[in-house]
Amino acid sequence: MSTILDVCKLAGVSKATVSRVINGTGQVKESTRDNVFSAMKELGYRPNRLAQALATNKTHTVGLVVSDFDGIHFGLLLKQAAASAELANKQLIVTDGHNDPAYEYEVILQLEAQCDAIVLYSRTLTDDHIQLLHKQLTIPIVVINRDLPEQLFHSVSFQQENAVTLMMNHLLTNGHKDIACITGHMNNPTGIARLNGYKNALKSASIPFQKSLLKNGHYDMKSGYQACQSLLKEKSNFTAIIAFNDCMALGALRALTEAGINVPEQVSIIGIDDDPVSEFFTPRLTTVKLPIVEMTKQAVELAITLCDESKPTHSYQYQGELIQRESVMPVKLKA
Amino acid sequence: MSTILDVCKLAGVSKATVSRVINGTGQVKESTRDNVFSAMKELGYRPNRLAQALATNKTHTVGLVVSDFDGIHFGLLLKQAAASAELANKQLIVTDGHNDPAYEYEVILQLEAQCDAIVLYSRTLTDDHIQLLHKQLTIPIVVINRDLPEQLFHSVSFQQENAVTLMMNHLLTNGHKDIACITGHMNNPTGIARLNGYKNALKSASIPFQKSLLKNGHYDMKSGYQACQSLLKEKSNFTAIIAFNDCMALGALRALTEAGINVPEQVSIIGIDDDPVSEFFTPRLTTVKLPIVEMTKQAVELAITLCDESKPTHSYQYQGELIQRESVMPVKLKA
DNA sequence: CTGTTAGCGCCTTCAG
DNA sequence: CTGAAGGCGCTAACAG
Repeated sequence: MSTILDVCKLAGVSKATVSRVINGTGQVKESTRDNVFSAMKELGYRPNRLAQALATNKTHTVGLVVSDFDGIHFGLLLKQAAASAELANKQLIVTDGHNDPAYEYEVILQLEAQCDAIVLYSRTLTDDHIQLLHKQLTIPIVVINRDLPEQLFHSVSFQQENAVTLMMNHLLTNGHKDIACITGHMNNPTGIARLNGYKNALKSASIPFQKSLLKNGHYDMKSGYQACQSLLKEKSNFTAIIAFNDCMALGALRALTEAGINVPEQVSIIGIDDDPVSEFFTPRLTTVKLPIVEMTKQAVELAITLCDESKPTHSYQYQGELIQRESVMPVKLKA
Repeated sequence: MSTILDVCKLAGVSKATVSRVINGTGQVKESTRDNVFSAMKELGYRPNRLAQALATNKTHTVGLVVSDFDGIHFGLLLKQAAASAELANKQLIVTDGHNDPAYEYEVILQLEAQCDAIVLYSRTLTDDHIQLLHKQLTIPIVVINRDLPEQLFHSVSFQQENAVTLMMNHLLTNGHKDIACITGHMNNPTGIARLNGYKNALKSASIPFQKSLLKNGHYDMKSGYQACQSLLKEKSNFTAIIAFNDCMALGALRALTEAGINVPEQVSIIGIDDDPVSEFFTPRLTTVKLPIVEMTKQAVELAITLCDESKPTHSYQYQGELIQRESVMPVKLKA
């Protein structure tokens, strides 16, 4: 790997001049610029970004931290983040926190010297942790999926409870009253908000909440499958299932299918996310779209803006949207 | 962000001493070490990794480059890579090449100063490009999924053709002769090797290759769906479909289901990957497992080893394994 | 227009 | 056991 000095020698100029042509700063005579360029090309020279960063205190990279590399919206999120970053000519450095809050916290602090801004999509850190981070960090941080009443940091959030309300209303409108619910982890704001959505919708419809219809899942297909099986084993009475994401809804669908129960004729199912796979199952899954791509775009673009200029903290809010497909139908009246 | 100088002042020692306690090198009196530590803690000091890297020419990070963030095995690969890296106390920096060979090439070169080793999972770069890279790079590179006859670089590969042979034999054993094939991109070694597997299996069974039974896909569900629809529209005669990955197989399954064709009673389907979603479809998809997790582990661990010591290039080979589920059954004789 | 001179934050001989 | 000094590769005033 050749350095700037090699270029200097070959082109017969000083470091300053080479630096000028690298960065397009200052005035350089065209002939010497050409000289420098050809020297660079001949050597296959590439400026060392670490050295550049150290000298300028600018890394031109944004850090993306997720709690886990198999999180729910992981793929779409990364893809969009990469696209947005490249568009702005920024490097993207991606890290996961192994689902461990302490580790994740440390990772973010470590990143401080390596990025100009951070985008965080955490499901392990508490709101308090995030606030602490925000104060401690000298670089801006944009938080996805956290929605604090006071706007203490930049955030891009999704109205979780409202999304569940949408789902419930769709079911209620179709005459369902016995609605089972497969939740996600209940140790973070997302799970809690969604559960509130479920309970409040029930309350609004004057339907008593039944603990036996509530099952815990972990956002993956298998846990949706298992949750549904336990619902079945307990012979609970339900005409519909709402799951806190599409994967679990799909897992439940599988369990129902195995048990010889028809969806949606006998039981309706609705999920949330609009996962790309959802429309390839039979029946095609009805769901509420979570605009993760748009949210990611917003977050990364905001982070990139914040690399160069500061802005007052603001919360960008997104909402769900019902996508009607084939897994929900009006409840059949019992004979 | 405090620097080493701040610690020096607070602890009343020189940079050298602080550096020693940071790195645990050299001898430091216990009392002064404690002093330094408490100064660091008080300041919330964290060594600047960029500066460390510049000074030592060691980054303690390995770079992972994939062609695209929605590549096939993307999630599992990242998750395992992150786990392996953390285990070895290395940072992982992940980048994608936006499916553009030139961009990807450039990205890798750029990474040279930022990592101690690179793991590459490319589907856009040619073997020649990779060789060129290997020669140009001063850091080691481990290539996943390329298998050159001569071992010109470190690689972890999968016997693509053999995997397809497994799939075909399973179908042939079940009496299928009219076997449609949904391929992936044909501009890279993987696609070519797999197609060879298909054609050679046909030849071994003395079944003529029919161009009309061959459809191109792009490894996603939608393209599998479309390929199957076009097969159907052309009224091709087939009793089985082999797809070059599970996603496309699942897309084809959907197309068949929509057309009122029973799987596997009327048409058998087999995929490759053993994608986690495959066993949640109905029928559960028969497939050949591609051990991407094991391969990734091998590749990253190798890369980490190469950070500190050089080794002669070697190719680690992996094979597929048939996973029989429910989407294949013996062909029915025509009435 | 170009070169000289200091750093960026850290590590690492080499003396003491 | 500790400090002073130089350097990693690059940028950024400041002269000229």
